[in-house]
Amino acid sequence: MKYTIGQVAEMTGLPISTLRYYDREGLFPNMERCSGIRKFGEQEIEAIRVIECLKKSGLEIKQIKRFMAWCAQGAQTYSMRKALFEERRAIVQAEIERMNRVLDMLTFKCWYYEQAGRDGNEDRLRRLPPEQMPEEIRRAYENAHA
Amino acid sequence: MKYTIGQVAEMTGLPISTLRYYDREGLFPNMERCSGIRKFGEQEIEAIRVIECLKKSGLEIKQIKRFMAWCAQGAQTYSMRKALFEERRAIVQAEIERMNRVLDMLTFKCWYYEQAGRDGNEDRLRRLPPEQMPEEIRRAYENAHA
DNA sequence: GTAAGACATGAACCTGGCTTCAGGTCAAGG
DNA sequence: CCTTGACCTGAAGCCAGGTTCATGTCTTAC
Repeated sequence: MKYTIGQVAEMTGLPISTLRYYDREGLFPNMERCSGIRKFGEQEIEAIRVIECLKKSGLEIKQIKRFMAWCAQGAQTYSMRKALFEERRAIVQAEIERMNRVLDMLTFKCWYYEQAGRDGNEDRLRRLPPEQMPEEIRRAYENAHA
Repeated sequence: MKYTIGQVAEMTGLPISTLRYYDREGLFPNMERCSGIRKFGEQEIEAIRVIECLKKSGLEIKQIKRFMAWCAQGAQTYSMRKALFEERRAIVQAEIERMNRVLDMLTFKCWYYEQAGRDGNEDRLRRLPPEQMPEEIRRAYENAHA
């Protein structure tokens, strides 16, 4: 089953301009064309999923292009592709940990301003040592400031 | 305790140019100066932590500036600050969920290329229905493609 | 046959978040 | 004194990742 760029934009939610940009950057090295018109196949649809995934892992377009070139080269690049995914997995794991610390900071701040609004000022809060904060908030505070 | 820009750069790991840029953008509305030289106090150090946190939550510098202006305005802005942190918390929570799906995709791909390398080709893998994948991998695969 | 709508292209433009540059002030040390 | 090093400024530059623009081609519908 082959799709036009408009259909793919519809399916994926990506703007047409972005899909063309990706193509320009070499992210679909095997894409067919029919008298100039791009024909997206299953391979390209899966490529889009992988692009989204690698982008969120922090990889740049140029390096995603390199990966797509590996895919086009066949079996001799399996180990490089595997190594790339392993690297990205470690990076994403670390990023999730950082995001959890951000979340704890935000949780703490939500509580803080809740209290400040109640008190009408920050005097009590400024003098409050972590030991006297509610259990859950102290945990968040300490994790966020670690 | 007051610090110079160089000390703060040292302490936080941020380049001096970035700290000056933040100042230029109005992120330290109350910072003191001593004959032109910036004097970073506890307030600014905490502001830097908050900036990092809000940036990772996806907030733009302009909006962080607006938040810092609220802080400078005192007690009447507590509820706006609280609302901002609540909004960012929800966004970060959603982002962590997305990152977990990215992680599952990466885990699946690691397994996939491990197998492909072993087999020497992708023939078996391409025909493999999710039900026959190892439990953990199937979970990752299904979560990633949901 | 002609107008609309989806597709195509290359080049220029935009945005956010820094970074670099050219040039200047000031305090301390040799 | 004069050099070094840390600070200052405004303006310009840079990069990634798209987006927009001016034009043009093809198909289909009236």
